Amino acid sequence: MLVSKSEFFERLYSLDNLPEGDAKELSEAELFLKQGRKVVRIGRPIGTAQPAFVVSENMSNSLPEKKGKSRVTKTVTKSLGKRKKELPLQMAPESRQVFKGLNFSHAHDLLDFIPNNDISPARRMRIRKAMEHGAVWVKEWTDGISHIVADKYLTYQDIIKYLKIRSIPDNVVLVNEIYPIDCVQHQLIIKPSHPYYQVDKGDPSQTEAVTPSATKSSHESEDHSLPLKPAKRRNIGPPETPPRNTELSGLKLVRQLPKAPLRQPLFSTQIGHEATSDALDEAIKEAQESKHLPISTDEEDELTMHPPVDRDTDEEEAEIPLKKLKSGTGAKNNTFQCMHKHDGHDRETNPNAKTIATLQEMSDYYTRIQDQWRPIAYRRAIATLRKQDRKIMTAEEASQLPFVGSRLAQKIEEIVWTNHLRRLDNTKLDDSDKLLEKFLGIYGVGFAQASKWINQGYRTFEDLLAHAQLTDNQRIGIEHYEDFNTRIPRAEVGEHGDIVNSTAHSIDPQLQVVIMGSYRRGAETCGDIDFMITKPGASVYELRNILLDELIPSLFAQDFLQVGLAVTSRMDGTKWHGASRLPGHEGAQWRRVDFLLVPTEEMGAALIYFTGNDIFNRSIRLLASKKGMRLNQHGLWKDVIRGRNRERMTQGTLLEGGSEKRIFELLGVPYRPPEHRICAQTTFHPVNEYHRGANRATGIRVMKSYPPRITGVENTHNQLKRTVEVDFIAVRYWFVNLLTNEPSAIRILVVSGRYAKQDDRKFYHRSPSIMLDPRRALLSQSILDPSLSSSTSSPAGNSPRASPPDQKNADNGSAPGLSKDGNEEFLPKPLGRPLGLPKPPKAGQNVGIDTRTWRQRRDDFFNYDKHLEKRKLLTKKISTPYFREWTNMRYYKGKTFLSNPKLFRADRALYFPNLHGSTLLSPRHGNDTTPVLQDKISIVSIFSSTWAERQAQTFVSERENPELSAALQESDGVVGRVDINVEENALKAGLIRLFMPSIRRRIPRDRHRRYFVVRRGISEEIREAIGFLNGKVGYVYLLDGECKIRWAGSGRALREEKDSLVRGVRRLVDEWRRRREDGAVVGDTEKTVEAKAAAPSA
DNA sequence: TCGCAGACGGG
DNA sequence: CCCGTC
DNA sequence: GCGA
Ligand SMILES: O=c1ccn([C@H]2C[C@H](O)[C@@H](COP(=O)(O)OP(=O)(O)OP(=O)(O)O)O2)c(=O)[nH]1
Ligand SMILES: [Mg+2]
Repeated sequence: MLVSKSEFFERLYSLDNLPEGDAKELSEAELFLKQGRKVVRIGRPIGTAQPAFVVSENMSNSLPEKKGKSRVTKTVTKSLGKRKKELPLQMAPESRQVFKGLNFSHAHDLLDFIPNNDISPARRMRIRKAMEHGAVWVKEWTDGISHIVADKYLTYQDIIKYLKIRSIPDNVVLVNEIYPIDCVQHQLIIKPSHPYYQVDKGDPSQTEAVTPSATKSSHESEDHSLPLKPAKRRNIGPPETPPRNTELSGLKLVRQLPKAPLRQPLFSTQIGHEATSDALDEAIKEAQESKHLPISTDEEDELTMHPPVDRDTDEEEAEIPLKKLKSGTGAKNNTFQCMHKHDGHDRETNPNAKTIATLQEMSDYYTRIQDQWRPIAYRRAIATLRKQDRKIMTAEEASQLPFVGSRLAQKIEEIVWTNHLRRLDNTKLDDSDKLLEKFLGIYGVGFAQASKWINQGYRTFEDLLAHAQLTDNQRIGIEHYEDFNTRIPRAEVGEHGDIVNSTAHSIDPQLQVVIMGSYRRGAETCGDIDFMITKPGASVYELRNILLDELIPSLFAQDFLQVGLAVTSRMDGTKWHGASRLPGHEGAQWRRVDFLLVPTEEMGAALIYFTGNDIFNRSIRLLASKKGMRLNQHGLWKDVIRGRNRERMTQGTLLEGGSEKRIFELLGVPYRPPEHRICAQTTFHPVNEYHRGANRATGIRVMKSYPPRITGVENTHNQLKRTVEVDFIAVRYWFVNLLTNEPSAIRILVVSGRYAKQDDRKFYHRSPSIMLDPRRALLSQSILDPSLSSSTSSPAGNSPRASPPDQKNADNGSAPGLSKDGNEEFLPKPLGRPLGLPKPPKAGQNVGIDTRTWRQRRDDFFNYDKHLEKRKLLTKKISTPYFREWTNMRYYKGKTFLSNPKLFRADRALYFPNLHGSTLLSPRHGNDTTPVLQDKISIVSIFSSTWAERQAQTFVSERENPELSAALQESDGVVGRVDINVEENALKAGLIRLFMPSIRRRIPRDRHRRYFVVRRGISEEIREAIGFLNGKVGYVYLLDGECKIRWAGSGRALREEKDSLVRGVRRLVDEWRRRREDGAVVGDTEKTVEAKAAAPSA
C-alpha cells in the first residue's frame, strides 16, 4: 500500500520522536506489486526533501544491502547497526511468500511494511519474517528497478541527485506518488504516461521554488483498540436518576452500621447522614482554600491559576469557554467532567436537545461498529453541549466549544439547519443487530462472543444453551437473563443491604458494610448491588478470610446468595461477584451483587472508585494522570513515571488512600457528593456485521483470511476503512470486477502499527483511500493501460460467482459477486440523498471577493501550481466522504447522477446557495441569485460551457421537454427558469463578456433578468454540496420557494428524468397553491425565509 | 502522532 | 493473552 | 473525533 505523503510524514515524525534506545526501521516499504513488480519506498529525513519511492523488479531471495549512507535519522542508523548482527534471513518457500499471487494469478498482493518500533525479539522476529516472505528494502539505486515513484514535489533533478545517478534509464518508469495509489484503487496497472502521473521534469531552478510541504496534514489518524461492552444492561425500568429533592437518602449507610470505631471523622462527613449540603459547601470551601494542584493541565497555569471556583453552587456555567482561552495561557481548563456537578438531571428544556440526541445516535453508531475512540469524543462533545444554555446554531459557534472540533461543528450545524444528519442515513439497525444486542445483554458475553455466536448461526437462547460452548457464567447469564437485565428498586437494594449487614455484624461487629455504586449516588433503581466491606485496621488478607470463610458461606446458607460468578482467589484478590435474592419469596428475582474488600487505608480511594459513576472515575483518573499522578481503587499515587505510549513505568509513591475528601483536595477537584457524580453516560445499539454497509453500498465483499482480527470497519459511502490488528498474517479483501464478474483480491500484510492502550497489541489503520468501489476502475477507462488491464484471468476456472477457493470457514462471509450481468453498461445511481447546503441562502453571500493580501497573492501565485494544487489532489482523495462519493461518479458520459425520481421531502431537502454575478438584463451590476429564486418555484440550470448548457437544455428547453413547457404555462408564472452560466476562469470570463451580446440575442428577452453570469464565489464546498463538479456537465435543479433543492439532474436528460422533473414541478405547484389558499404564505419573501431559518424545526 | 482510566477475574 | 466486567 |  502506498499512502499519502502526509501520512508518510506522520510516520516519519513518529520515528523522529522516538527515544534514542528505540530502534526503528526507517525504510518502510509500502507497496503493492503485480506481476512480479515490487515497490519499495525510500525514506528520507524530515525537512530535507520529500520521500522518493523506488519500485524494483527484484524479487530476489537475498536481502538487499541494509547499510548505506542514507540520509536517515540517527535513530535509524543506530537500529540498522544493531540489525546487522542478525543472521541472514531464510526466505520462505515461494508458495508461502505472501506477495506472490499464489492461487490467484490476477490477485494483487500488497505489502505494507510499517516501521517497527519495538526492539523486542519477538517483534523483530516478525519483521524478519516479513522479509523472508518477500519484502525487499531498497535504499540505494540498484539494478533491476523498474519503477521510481517520486513525490510530485520532487523534480527529475532532485531524484537523480538523491539516487546519485546521472539519469534515469529509459526502461525505468518514473511516476508520481499518485500512481501506485490509483493502481491499487483500480486494481490495474495504469498507463504511466498519463499526464496525471508525470513527475516534473522541469529545470532545476523550479525546484528552488518548491518548498517541502508541511508535515502536518489533515489526514485523520484512526485507531482502534479493544472493544468495550458499554452500558451492558438494558435498563429495564427507569434510568438512574436520584429523586429531585432528595434528602440525600443515597448517602445513608446500610442500616445498623456501627460508626463508633472510626478514628477519623471521615466516615461521618462523607458517607454518613451528615453529608448534607452544608457539609458540601464546607467541603467545597475547604477545597477552595486549601492548597491544591491546579486544575489546568497547562504548564503555565500552574503558576497563575486562581483557586478554582465551584461554579456549581450558583449554576453559573453558562459562559462558553473559548477554545483560544483554553489552549492559551492563563486560562482555566475545566474540561474534566469531574470538575462539575452532575446530578443526572438534564435541564428542563435543553436548547440543544435535538443536536444532542442526533450526536448521540452517531456515537451509538460508532460504538456498535466498535470504534473505541470516537464515542469518547462524542461523549465529551455532548457533555459540553449539555452545559450550554442557548442553542448552538452555527459551526463557527460550535467549534469554539471544548471537545467540538471542525467535524463535529459541521455536523452540529447540519443538524440545526436541516433537523437531520445525513451521515446517519446509512447506519440503520437490522435484525442481526437486534440479535447482537440481545446476546450482548448476557452477563459474561461481549462483542467477541456474541458476534461469534451469531456468525455460527445461533439465534436464540435455546440454541445457545443446547449447542454453544458456554462458560459457567454465560450459562447463568442466559438462565437469568431477564433478572440480570432488570434494574432493582432502591428499596429492595436496601433490603439486600440489611441482610448482608446483619450477617456481617453477627460474624464480626467490627465489620462494616456500605452499599456503593448507583445506590450511594442516590439512584432510584440500581443495576446491581455493590457492597464495600471493611473493618477498621484489617488487612485485605484478613477481610478475605472473613469473606470467604464466613460471610459468603453464611449468606449462601440463608439462601441469600445463589451463585458466585467471579470469586476472589489470589492472595491479593479483593472482589467477589455473584448473585443474590431475597430469601423467603420463592419467585424472587436474582440480583447481581458485588463485594469489594477494602482495607482501612484504602477507604477513600475505594469510596471514589466504587461510588463512580464510571465516567466520573475516568474523568478524575485522567485528571490525576495529567498531573503526573495515578488514581485507582487503592489510592492516589504521585510521581508516576510514564513511558512511551503513556505506559506506566513506575507505580509511583502513595500520596493518599484513606480519605476521599483529601484525594479530591490533592487533585484540586472540589468535593462532589456522590449524587453529584452522575456524569453523562452513553447509550448504544450494537450491530453484528461491521462491514455490512459496505456490501450494500459498494458491492465490495470483505472476507477475512484467517486470522485477520478485524476490530472495526467503517463504511463511508463507498469506501472501507478498516482497522486491522497488526499481525503477520495478511488480510485479504475480495473485489468483483463488474465488467468480468471476476473476483479478485488484495492481500495486505501488516507487520506493525500503533500500540493500542494497555496491552501491546498493535493496530494498524488502513488508509481509507485504498479501498474504492471497484466500479471506479470502469469509470476511468481513459487512463487505463489496455495492454495490461486485460491480462487478468479468472482464478482456477471458477465460475464468476463461485466462492474463492480458499474460503473454508463458515463465518468468512459470502463470495464476491454483485452484478447480475457483468457486461451491463454502467449507469450512475439515482441521487440517494438531497443535494445542497445546510443553511438557507442570503443575498450577499459568496460574492467571491479576494481577501488575500498582496503578499499572499504573490506567494500563492508562485506556489499555486506546485504547492496547493498538488496538495489538493492528494488530500482530496482522502477528504470528506461526500467528496469521495462524488469523485467516484465523475465519469460516465458526463452524467454524474440520475435524477431523483421523487422529490426530496421539504424537511430533508437542502438549500441552493446564493451566487453572485451579473444578469443579461443588467450586465454591469452585481446581482444575487437568491432574490430571484425566493418565493417562487425555480428550475435552475447551471453550467460552465456551451456544451454543458446544451446538456441542461435537454431537461428544460421547449423542444426537448415540451411537457415541462406546458407545465410552466399552466403554473401562471409561479415557476420560473433561471440560468446560471459559471465561468471562473478569468480569461474565459472575459470571453463571455465578449459574447454577451450574442447570448442576449439567443436568449429570449423575458429570461434576461434570470440569466446570470457568475465569475467567482463558487467554492469547492459549494460545488461539492450541490454536486456541481464537472464543468463539462450541465446541471439542473428544481428549487422550491425556500431555495431548497427538491430535485436535481445532470448531463443529458433521460426520458424518465424529464418525466420526473415535470412531475416534480407539478407537485411543487400544487403544494404552492395549497399553501396559498391556506394563506400560509404571505408576501415578503425574505422574511419568510428568515423566519424558517430561525426555527428550522418548526 | 498519540492518548482517550485503571484495575481484577475467568479461561 | 484475550475477553468480560467493575 | 478531539486536544495537545
Ligand atoms: O467501567 C467501570 C465500571 C464501574 N466502575 C465503578 C464505578 C461504579 O459506580 C462502580 C460500580 O459499578 P456498577 O457497574 O455497579 O455501576 P453503578 O454505578 O453501580 O451503576 P448500576 O446502577 O448500573 O449498578 O464501579 C468503574 O470504575 N469503571
Ligand atoms: Mg452498581
